[in-house]
Amino acid sequence: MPNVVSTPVNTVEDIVTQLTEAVHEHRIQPGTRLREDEVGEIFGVSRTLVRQALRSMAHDGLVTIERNRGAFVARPTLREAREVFQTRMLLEPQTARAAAEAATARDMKVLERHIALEHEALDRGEAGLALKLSGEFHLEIARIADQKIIEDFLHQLISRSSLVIALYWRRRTALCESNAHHELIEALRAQDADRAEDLMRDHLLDLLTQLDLSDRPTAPTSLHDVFPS
Amino acid sequence: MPNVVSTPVNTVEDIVTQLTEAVHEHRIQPGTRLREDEVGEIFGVSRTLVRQALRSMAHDGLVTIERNRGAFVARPTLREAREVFQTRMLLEPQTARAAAEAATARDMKVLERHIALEHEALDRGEAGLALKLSGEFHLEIARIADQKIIEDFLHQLISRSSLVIALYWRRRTALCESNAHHELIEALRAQDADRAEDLMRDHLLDLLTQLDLSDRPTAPTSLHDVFPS
DNA sequence: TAAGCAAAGATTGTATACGATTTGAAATTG
DNA sequence: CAATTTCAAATCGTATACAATCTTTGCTTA
Repeated sequence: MPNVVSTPVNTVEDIVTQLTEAVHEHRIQPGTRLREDEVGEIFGVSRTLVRQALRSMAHDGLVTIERNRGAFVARPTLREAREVFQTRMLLEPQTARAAAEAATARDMKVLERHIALEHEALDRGEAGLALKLSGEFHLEIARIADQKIIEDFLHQLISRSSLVIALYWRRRTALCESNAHHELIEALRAQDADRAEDLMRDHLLDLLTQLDLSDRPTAPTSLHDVFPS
Repeated sequence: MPNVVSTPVNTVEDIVTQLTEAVHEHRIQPGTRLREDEVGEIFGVSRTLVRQALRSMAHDGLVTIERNRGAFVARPTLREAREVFQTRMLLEPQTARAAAEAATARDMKVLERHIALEHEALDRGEAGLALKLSGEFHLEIARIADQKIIEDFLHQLISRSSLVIALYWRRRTALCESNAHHELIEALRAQDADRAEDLMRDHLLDLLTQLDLSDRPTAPTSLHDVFPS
């Protein structure tokens, strides 16, 4: 649970992973500025690596870079929010179908473990962690389907989804979508491709309808609160 | 027609654009090594910017970076080749539909101009240029549909398609797919969404079936041949 | 007092320097 | 003579230094 950076990380990937996790768990709000010096100090590396990491995240739509002004955690517009879920609805149902046809017993174990962790997190009140795990559940299905390119795209879409949920989610208290995930697991275990495809489509549609239309700016958080040194 | 870099480029984007164009036009073969010093010398910038550009292209799947070994123009496997077109078939038909519903007279002009340029290039025997324009035709449809995220994904997929075609295209002489594009334009002009969707699906399927299954390694070209200083 | 302006400080953009790793060829050895 | 080792050259990885740009603050002026 790397809330604090104990050992100074080395690679660009480490920085990307940790920052991305923090965004996925809503420990960093959309709009938060990411100063290169600050990030570099936190992770114990020079600006060179930080810049690479930030550019990488920008490519995934997680960060916005303004020339000579710096990097900020992205704030998707409502329009982008809809596009994210529309695109997911184009990709994920077919992926769920392929996963149903390919899933092994080992795969099912991994998925069930994911759900268990998600429940635990919810019980402990760690909504951010639960959200991150929920995203990883979807990603795991793409991995089971063994579709690398779609998996890569989905990674980007789920990242953006986290931002969208941070900005436009209606009721923060109950994100009790785990039931949909349970049903999906059942369909996958039964190798019922049709049902898996339908369930995934319904699930995404359900998520989409739970987004709020009204703009609601959120206050950026301080980086040092999230990564205390 | 920037075959030669006349004015030394400035931004990372310039480098990415020029290198990407060269790959799209098959002036650089898959597998070609991209040494940082060499690229930097060609574009008149330091390795700093070259590295950023190469990482950016790696994110699009156009370049493979091996740690401590350098960057190479990617060589998609047969499996990746199939995935590229399968994913395009998930995204582009719906995009063609949306484009048919949104296309204006101005949009049609742009598309027709694209086809005209493509024909010209073919007449002059510049198959590479024609291929690049063909890709841009597909991208333009996503732009007309006004779907930013899908446009971004499609950009990556079309880049990879260029590599796939360089590696696995069956008959190099005749890529006479312009007829499919003509039909598509007609459907878009008639705002016939159903037909546009079907035509796009058929078109992609047709492309997919024209790929060769047998591996055929190609000889990497020298960078200096492509960008003579 | 409010608006405009100027200079200092903060931050990003790019190049360069130096260390680490790989590569390839010459030298050595069995 | 083939296989191996060693060493130098080439190349990448990261940090640092300096330049360009933006931001903020304090001063001036109407």
